[in-house]
This record gives sequence, structure tokens and C-alpha cells, in this order.
Amino acid sequence: MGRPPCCDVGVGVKKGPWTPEEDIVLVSYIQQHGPGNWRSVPENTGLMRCSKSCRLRWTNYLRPGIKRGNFTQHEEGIIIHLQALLGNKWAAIASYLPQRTDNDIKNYWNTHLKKKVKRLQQPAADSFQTHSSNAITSPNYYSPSSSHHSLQGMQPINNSYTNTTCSSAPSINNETAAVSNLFQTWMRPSPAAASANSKIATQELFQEEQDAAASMVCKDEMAMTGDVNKSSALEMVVAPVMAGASAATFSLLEDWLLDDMPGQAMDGLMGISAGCCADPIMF
DNA sequence: AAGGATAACAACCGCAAATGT
DNA sequence: TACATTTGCGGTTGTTATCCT
Repeated sequence: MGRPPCCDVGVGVKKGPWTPEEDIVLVSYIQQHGPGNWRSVPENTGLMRCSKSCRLRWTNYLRPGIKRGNFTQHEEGIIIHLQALLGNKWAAIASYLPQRTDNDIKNYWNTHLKKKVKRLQQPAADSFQTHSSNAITSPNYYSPSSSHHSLQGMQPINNSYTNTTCSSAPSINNETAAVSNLFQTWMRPSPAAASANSKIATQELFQEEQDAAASMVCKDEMAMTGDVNKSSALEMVVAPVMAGASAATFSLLEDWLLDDMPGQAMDGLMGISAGCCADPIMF
């Protein structure tokens, strides 16, 4: 079996940053056909992009539900622990943070957390040489066997925007029990988590947190900056479009994507799509 | 103000697994 | 079952923004 010809080899295939126009074409196509069958996307849309590029653009940037911006300390803790347990299985780690993309997590790890861990581990490593073998890492973050926190019953979230977790599911499932056990002693305590012992209850709780976080992201960004990330805005706009809303909504999306001053266009979008943040569409 | 260094993030590349025929 | 094709993943690179001198 030979390796298939790469779509990138084709003549006239565009590379580099995506333009707002291309984003619009891609989003509108996915609105109609849903994600998947990426091979057909450039063929049917006329985008001079390879299928991989289209898929990546969608999954890492355009798809609704993506939370962007600063990682919370809680998210950092999850990433650090999972990385310690799973290694650089970014897709697997991302399945526990469904609002973050694997690319995002990977970038954040490489630019922030790796150094942070290294920095904090250094004193611990020094003390390791002179003290007991239990003093390995910072107790708050980096010891998978630490019993200071709890992520009770935490499970990877199957993200319905992409099929990301499908292919990696077997390996994840094999690790789920270990991760859950790990998190049992890690997750920050919450009243509901303390009372809910079952996986289902905890997963629902986690989902509520995710939903709340998504809602907060939208609200915070709108309120504080007047500018929102495109995925959040797309989510707000695409939802009513998918539900059969008017073409005027989509034209606002176009305006915003094409606009150098997103805050202005967002005023219009927000007026139309208020309340959609916490109700992401499912393709 | 200019230029270099660094950080942050988007995108690409190659491989392997999954899926289709 | 074998092969062809598609998709997903992880590593890496390129570009832009920001900071520092």
C-alpha cells in the first residue's frame, strides 16, 4: 500500500493564512453539508485549499464551541496532569477539555506549561536529591499520584463538532479508568461533585461547567472588549442560520469576518444572536 | 524610533489508523 | 484479504505581535 498522493501537491493549492472570504465560504458550506467528507469541500466550494487545510481550519478555528483566550488555572491543572499521565496525546487531552482544540492545548503546553512545569519541578528535583522520594513535584499540580485534588469520575467528552475522539477512542478508553482514578484525588471540590459519586452525575456536572464557561466566555468578551473571537461569534451567528434564520444574519457574519473593526459588526450580531452562546449547535 | 529577541498562535507536513471498495 | 483513499494526530515551522534594549 503506497501512500496516497497528497492533496497539497496539486497545482494552485493555496497555503498560508486563511482570509475572511475563505472562512465564509467554508463555514457556509459546512452549514449546508456538515463537517466531514473534507475531500469534497475544496471541490465543491472552489476553495483553493487542500482538504486537510479545510478540516484544520474548521476544527481549530471556525467550529462553534471553541473557547479561546487565556486558559484558567483549572484548565492548566487538567492539562498538566493529563500530560503527565498520557504524554503528548493532545487529542486525548483535548477530549477532556472539549472547548479547547488539541492544537490550542499543544501550543499552550509548548509555550507556557512546559516551562512552568520545568521551573516548578526544578526545586522539587533538588529536594528530591536530599529528601525522601515522595518529594517529587509541586503537590498542587504535577504529581499524578497526588491526593490533594480530585476530578472525580471525570470522563473524556465526545465532541460532536468533530470526530476527533472517534479514532482515538480505543486508546482513550483504555486510559479512562486510570485518568478517572487520578482525577478522583485531584479535581477541585464542589458541592455537587462531592455529592455525586456516579460517572453520569459528575459528567453532567462537568458539562454544566463547560456550558457555563462557554456562556461566560461570550458574555465576558462582549462586555469587556467589545470584540469576540470568531468561533464564538460564528457560533452565535451560525446557530440561527442553521435554524432557518434570515440571510441578513449571515450577511452580518460576512461583514464581521471582512471587517477590520469587528466590534462594530459585532454590535449587530449580538443584537440578533443574544443567548445563543450557551446553546451551541450540533452538526 | 529602530531593530533584535521572544512569545503566541495559525498552519503545514508526514505518518499511521480507519474506512471504503 | 489486499489495496486505495480519507481522516486524524502529533511534531514542526512560519508569521505576527509584543517586549526589550
